[in-house]
Amino acid sequence: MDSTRDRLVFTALRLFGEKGYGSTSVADILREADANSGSLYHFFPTKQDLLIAVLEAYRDGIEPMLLAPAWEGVADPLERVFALLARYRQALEMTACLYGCPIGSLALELHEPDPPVRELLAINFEGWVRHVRGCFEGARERLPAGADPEKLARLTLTIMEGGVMQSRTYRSLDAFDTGVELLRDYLNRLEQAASDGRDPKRPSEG
Amino acid sequence: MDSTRDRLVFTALRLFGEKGYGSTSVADILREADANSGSLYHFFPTKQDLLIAVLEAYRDGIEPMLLAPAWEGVADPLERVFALLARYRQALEMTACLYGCPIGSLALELHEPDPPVRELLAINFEGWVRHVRGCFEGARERLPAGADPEKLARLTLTIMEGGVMQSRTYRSLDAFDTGVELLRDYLNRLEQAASDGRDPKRPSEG
DNA sequence: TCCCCTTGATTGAGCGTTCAACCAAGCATG
DNA sequence: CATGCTTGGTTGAACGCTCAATCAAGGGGA
Repeated sequence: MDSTRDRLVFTALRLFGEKGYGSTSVADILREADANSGSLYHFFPTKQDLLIAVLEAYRDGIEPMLLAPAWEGVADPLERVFALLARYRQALEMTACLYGCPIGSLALELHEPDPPVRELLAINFEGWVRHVRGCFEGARERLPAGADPEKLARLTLTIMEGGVMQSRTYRSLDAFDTGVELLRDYLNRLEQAASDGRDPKRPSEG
Repeated sequence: MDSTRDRLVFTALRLFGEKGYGSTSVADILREADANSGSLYHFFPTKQDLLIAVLEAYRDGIEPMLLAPAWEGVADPLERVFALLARYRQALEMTACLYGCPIGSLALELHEPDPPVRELLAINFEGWVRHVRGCFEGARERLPAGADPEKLARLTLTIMEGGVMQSRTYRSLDAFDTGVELLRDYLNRLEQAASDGRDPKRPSEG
């Protein structure tokens, strides 16, 4: 069914997420993927090239594997932001706060990653932000004119990653929940300001 | 002057921050601390026990090494929050976005740390939040009654950690700066709401 | 003498990686 | 049909090396 190559990539994807890159040995991957070292090194010159393939899989999976299920049946663009955050909360919850965002974990584990790896980590963040920015752009008329969708999306990622980090450390969802709660409060205040006319919705109006 | 033990701890502290725990070998530490393996294992049963000593050093250093210099000459409690964030920005800037918060890095590198390690990571976060909470408590009368100093401090840490993570990945301060900028906007709006009386300052007033 | 500390060679496990051999399917030639 | 070559993939033992950790021996102040 699955090709050996695919088995290796998705086993590595899972293990890198569970234990990190450094703590996952090639032998671990081979055992769980039921493959031999020769096969791995037939497809990937080094372990790092396997990591690159994993990061490419994440990049290509953002939309179909993460966003599509999270946003199914959620039309309101701002609610989509929180539906996505709820996905991460769910991941934490289901794993007793062990697994959070694998990209974030790799980003901090690999202190000085080789350029192609660092670039793919950045591309993954970038893709995430681009999609979430779309949500804020879809809610533009409800937000003050000065509110930058790009920056709001960036803040959302920042809060998600920071929250996951702490929740994993505390083994408690509190830190994550607090981040989401205050992000919601902030967005509510932005909406309120826009609708009150306190903060003009359009530059031309100010 | 410095005892061998201290040299080992502070060398390890530096190297763990620069390269991470897993990527720092005992041999690295011994070389840079100018010590021998026997000495290290005389004081610390395992490498992990050395990590614990490092985390204890961080814990004890938060106030004198981090906060005191950051807050010197800054009286306004809310400005202290941003003075602290500016410290982290400086660290990123001076290292070309390589080193951020060592606690955060360790927290994500060590996926399933042994209980004493995890606990010390949490204690370090906790100490940081406790001190920053003091800032928000000091500005209580300028904030709405519903604003929880603990949660605001938690959000500050969340944004700092998430921002550092991204800035390190992008090798650019943009993500960090955006987080700080929007936190400032949020706090401004809270202050505005409190002074407008839109959001009562005290529960008894509502 | 005793005890704390240091020395540094040594150990053995585990790591990423290599390699020669093997296999099955496809294809061309006779 | 048969034969032999090619291609793409698999096998798993073995390699060289680094790692954390050990230990017997020695040093020096009290």
